[in-house]
Amino acid sequence: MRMSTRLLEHPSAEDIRLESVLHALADPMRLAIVRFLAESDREVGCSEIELAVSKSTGTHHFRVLREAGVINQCYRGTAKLNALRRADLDALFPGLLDSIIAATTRQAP
Amino acid sequence: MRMSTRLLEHPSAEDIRLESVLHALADPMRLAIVRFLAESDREVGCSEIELAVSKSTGTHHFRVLREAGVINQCYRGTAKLNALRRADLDALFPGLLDSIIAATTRQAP
DNA sequence: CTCGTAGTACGACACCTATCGTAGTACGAT
DNA sequence: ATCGTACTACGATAGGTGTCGTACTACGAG
Repeated sequence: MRMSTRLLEHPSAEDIRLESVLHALADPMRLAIVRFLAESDREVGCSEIELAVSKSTGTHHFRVLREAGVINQCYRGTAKLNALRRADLDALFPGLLDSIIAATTRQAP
Repeated sequence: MRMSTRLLEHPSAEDIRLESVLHALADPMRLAIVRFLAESDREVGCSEIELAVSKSTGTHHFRVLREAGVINQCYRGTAKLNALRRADLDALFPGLLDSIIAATTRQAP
């Protein structure tokens, strides 16, 4: 399988800002995405995550997470695979991602 | 000193939402306030915290933090005292507040 | 009572954000 | 080449947010 020609821009680790990460996660839809990715512990296609919004809104939310540096995304054919930038986020903000993920588990919808 | 007649509404612990807390903290001005309150470890008057915005904008930011359940506020004469709702937040979202405060310390302005 | 201080409601401005539908692009299978 | 699938740019809508200045309220000191 040849690599897709489509590339996606991600902020480098040193460009990831705490405010941007918190902003990206301050939305229930994006929290749901992050929780799903945390539970999967592998790369997940966009279409594997069922969101209660339209596909174009879903695309919007994935982009916000990517531009904040919360997730990595790459194309595989027509699909786009997503994964949390765990290593980067844990290095930059130790304990933050784990506590947020744990908090989403504890909190009622 | 008699108590002020002015009371301020705060969300009860069970009404504090993770999304609201993250939203309140996703702003550099409010992060600065929270960091100051964390370092002070006591009730702090609004005017003790120097913010690089107008007084009316400062009032706006304190209100966002209170309505999200991040801080407690009460009047003392003309002044208003602020403190983090540490106990509530640590109980609801263990580790979250500490990791955010630590992250603001590590992050360059 | 007046005065100084802390803080604020209000309205305005400029910008941001979540939502959606539509028409479109890129890809792999055939 | 066509076709089905995943995904998206764009524009539109509706609402939210950070900023400020102004005129105001509440309070305590004197």
